[in-house]
Amino acid sequence: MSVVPAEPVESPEPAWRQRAVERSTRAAKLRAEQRVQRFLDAARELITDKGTTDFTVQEVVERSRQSLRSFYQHFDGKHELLLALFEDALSRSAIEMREKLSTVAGPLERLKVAVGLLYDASTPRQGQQSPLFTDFAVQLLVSHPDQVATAHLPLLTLFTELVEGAVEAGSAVAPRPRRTASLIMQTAMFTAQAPAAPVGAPPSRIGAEDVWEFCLGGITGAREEAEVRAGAARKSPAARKTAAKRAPSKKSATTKDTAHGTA
Amino acid sequence: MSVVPAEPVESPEPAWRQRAVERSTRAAKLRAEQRVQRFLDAARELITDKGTTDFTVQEVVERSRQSLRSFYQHFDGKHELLLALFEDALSRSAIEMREKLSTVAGPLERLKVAVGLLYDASTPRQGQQSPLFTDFAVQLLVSHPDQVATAHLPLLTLFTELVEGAVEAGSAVAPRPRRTASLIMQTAMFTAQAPAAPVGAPPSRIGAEDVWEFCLGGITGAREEAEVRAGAARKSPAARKTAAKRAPSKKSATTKDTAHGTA
DNA sequence: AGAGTTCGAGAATAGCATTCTCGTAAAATG
DNA sequence: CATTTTACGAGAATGCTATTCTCGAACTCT
Repeated sequence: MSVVPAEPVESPEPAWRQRAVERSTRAAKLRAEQRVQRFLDAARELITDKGTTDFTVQEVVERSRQSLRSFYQHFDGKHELLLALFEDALSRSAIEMREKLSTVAGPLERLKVAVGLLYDASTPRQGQQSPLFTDFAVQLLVSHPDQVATAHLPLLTLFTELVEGAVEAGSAVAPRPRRTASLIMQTAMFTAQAPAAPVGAPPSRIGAEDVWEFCLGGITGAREEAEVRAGAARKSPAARKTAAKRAPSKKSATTKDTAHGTA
Repeated sequence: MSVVPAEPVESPEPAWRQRAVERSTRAAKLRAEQRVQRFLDAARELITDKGTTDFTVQEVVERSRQSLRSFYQHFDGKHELLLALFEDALSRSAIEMREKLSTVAGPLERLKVAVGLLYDASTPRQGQQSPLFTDFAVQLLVSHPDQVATAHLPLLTLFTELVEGAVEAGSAVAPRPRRTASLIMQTAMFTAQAPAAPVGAPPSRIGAEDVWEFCLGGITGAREEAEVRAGAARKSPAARKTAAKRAPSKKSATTKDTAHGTA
C-alpha cells in the first residue's frame, strides 16, 4: 500500500476522489441496472407470450411501465436489447448444459448429448423461454457478427472443452479443438433452425442424430464403429480407419459425368 | 362434393375457349415477364452497385423506370423480388459450379472443390454479383423458409450427386446422400458467413479447408488418410489447386450503364 | 374506333424505430 | 432545507419504408 500500483501519472485524481465518485455512482448504477432489467424482462415476456420476436419497442416500454425516453437512455437501440437477451440466453444455456452433462458418462457420449441439447435448444418452438436461435438471432448474425461471436463464447468454451476431452480420451481427433467445436456448434444450430427439404423429395427433416453422425464421422463414415465405441466401451481409443478402406479412385473416370445430368 | 372427379362441372368452358384465352393471354404474359425482368435487373444492379441489399422498392422502381403501381402488380411484395433474385442466383451458382467441376478429377476431389466454391460464394464480399448469402437471404430464411428451401434445390441436387459419386467410388459413406449433402452445404455456407472467434482468443477464421476437413472426417479424423487418398489417387491431377480460386467470368455486364442519373 | 386493361406519377396510409420537448419527480450538493 | 442537477414519464414529432390508392393517359385487342 505504499505507492499507486496502476497509472497515477495521467490521473491527478487521488484515490479518495475515485472512491467518493464511485460511492456516489453506485446508487445510480444500481437504479439503472434495475431499469434495464425491467426492460429485459418485459421483452422476454413478450417473446414467450407472442411466440415471436416481432415485438416493437413500444410494447416493451409499455410492458415495463417505463418510457421511450428511458429506453433509449439505457439502450443504444433495439439491437442492443436483443443482443443482451441473446447473450443472456446463450450464457444460461451453457450453464444449464453443463449441469445436464455432469451426469453423462464418457467424453464422446457427453459431446453427443451436448449436440443433442444444443440442437434441441436451437429448434424453433412455441413457448421457448430461451430463444437461442430465432429470427432475431439470425438478424444479429449479419448486423453485429462480432457481438454474436462474443455471445457464443460460453457455449463455444463448453464445446471446446468437450472436444478436448474426447480427444484426450482418444475418441476423437481435432488438431484445433476450438475450430472443431465451432463447426459442430454451427452445424447443430443452423441445421436445427433451417428448414428441411422443400416441397417435393422425401420429407426429411434432419434430426439431431443425423447431425451427430455427421459431426462424428463426416463422410468417411466412422459411424458404425463409432456406435460400437460409444455403446460398448472405450478400450481401444485410437480411431480405427475401418470405414474407408475400399479401392480409392480407380473408377473415377466413369463417374465423372454424374454431375452433369439434370439441372 | 362426393362424385366430382376433377372440376368439369363448374367449368363449362370448352377447349376452344381456353385456347382463345390462352392466345389472347400470351402477349400480355410476355409483356409482364419483360417488366418483371426489368425490375429484377434493376434490383441486381442496385445490389452490386451499393454492395448491399438495403435498397428500397422506390429505388428499384426508379431505376427500372417503372412505377410503384406496376411493381406491386407484378410482385406480391419486396420479399418476392428478393426471393426471385435469390433463387436465380442460387440456380446460376449451381450451373457455374457444374462447369468448373467438370474439369476436376476424382469424385472426392470434386466434392472438395465444390465445398471450396460454395464457401467462397457464400463469403460476404463487396461487389458480389451473386449474393448467395446476404442479409436478405437470412431474412428470407426466417420469413419464407419453404421457398428458400426450394431455392436451394439446384445446389442441393448438385451436392447430392457429388456425394453419391463419392460414395459409389468408395471414397465416402453416406446412407442418405441428400441429408449428407444438405449438411455439407449448410456447414460451408454458414461457416463462410459467420464470424470467426470473438475479440480475444486466436484470430482463427475458419477457412474452406477447415470446413472440408470437418465434412470429410468429422471428429474421428479420417483426415490424414483422406489427404493421402485424394492426393495420391491420381498421379498428376491438374486440379490440385486450380479451381480453388475463383475464376471471375465477366458475364452479363455490358448493358449496365443504361441506368444513368435518374434519381 | 371503342371497350377494357395496364401503366405512370405521385399522393396517401401505415408501422416502427428513433429523437425531441417539456414539465415533474427524485437525487445530489452545500 | 433550498438549490441545482439529473433522471424520468408522457407523448408528440421525425424519418424511413413498404404498401395502397387515385386518376388520367397510353396501350391492346377486337
